[in-house]
Amino acid sequence: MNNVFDDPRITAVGLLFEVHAGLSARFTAQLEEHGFSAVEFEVITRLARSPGNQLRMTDLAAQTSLSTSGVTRVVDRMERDGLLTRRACPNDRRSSYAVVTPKGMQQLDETLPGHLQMIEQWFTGQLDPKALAGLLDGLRRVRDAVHPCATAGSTDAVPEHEAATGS
Amino acid sequence: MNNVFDDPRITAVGLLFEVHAGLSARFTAQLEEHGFSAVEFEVITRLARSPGNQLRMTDLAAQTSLSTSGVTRVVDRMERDGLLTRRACPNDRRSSYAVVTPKGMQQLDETLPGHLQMIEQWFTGQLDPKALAGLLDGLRRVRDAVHPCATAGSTDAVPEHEAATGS
DNA sequence: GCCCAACGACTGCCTCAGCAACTATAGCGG
DNA sequence: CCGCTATAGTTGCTGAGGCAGTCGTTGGGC
Repeated sequence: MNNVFDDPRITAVGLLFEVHAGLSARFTAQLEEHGFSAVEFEVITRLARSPGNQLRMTDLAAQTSLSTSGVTRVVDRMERDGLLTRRACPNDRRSSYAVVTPKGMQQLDETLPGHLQMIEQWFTGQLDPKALAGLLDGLRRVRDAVHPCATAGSTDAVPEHEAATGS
Repeated sequence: MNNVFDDPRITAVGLLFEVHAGLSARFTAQLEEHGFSAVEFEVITRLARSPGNQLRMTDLAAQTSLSTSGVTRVVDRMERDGLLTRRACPNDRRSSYAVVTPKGMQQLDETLPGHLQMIEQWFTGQLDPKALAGLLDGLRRVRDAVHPCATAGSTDAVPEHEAATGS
């Protein structure tokens, strides 16, 4: 196997992708204990951190990994489950808001502490503060380079510039 | 927004996931120029680095992000496209090997240089060697913790213990 | 005020992938 | 040798999500 597949660049991406996959799996398991899929958690997180716990469908799509049609369907499901509601936009009748319901907020509140604990247990807690800071700094630099137009704006959201993918 | 969503743990995962998403998007774009989907590239890479350019279906599933039925269908498609062939296992008639065809090897060879270049451009090349080493070291420690039973074995594959996810 | 291009949301159709059920084979116990 | 269980691979069914097309709405040009 003394070939191209041992290239350090390959192992580097391999490492990054393995970490992502591993963390995703852990998080997904914990989220589903609380009735969320990964996408649903990302959606409700994005909404909950926005002013009024709401976002227009398009802005929600821009902030998540979904297309607008994907957002339509996720919101469909979550509305059916009572976690979200659609609300007409008063000054643009084309738009509609997705709003987190009290039930949605409650379910999110029940989920978050455990989620933070999972992050601590499997990710941030694995490294001493100095190493973690270095890791995050490296990631930040790669992120800035690869930036897929992150933190896409909404009407007036994105109060801070450090975007954080919920799940 | 002075709430839980500014927790440094949240921003840490957010960063990691954003980097993954960004790199995935770049890689996918380049791979599709050469006729590969991300999964197909992962599959053919895993095969090409294995002895005889082949693996049993089950072992292939273990090394990728796919279930066995998923592997069946990807191999179906790639066989239809002439990149892979199925070969019966001589000493176990339940098993079959997926083997890379010459056409598959050629297409892979045409793809790899550009792929390595993409990695360099968007990931490893963004950091000076010292910072990169630190980043990889941190990732490695998290990987070891979260280890989703990585580097699952095949008949006699996995000659080195540093697993590298292809795409 | 009218027209038309742009935009927001939704729907039809498609592909992909997982789960569970099924078939064929292997290997073990008696 | 017979049967029983485990394993390898495939297939039916399902849900998720993207693309492209549609419909209603908006806003700018005139």
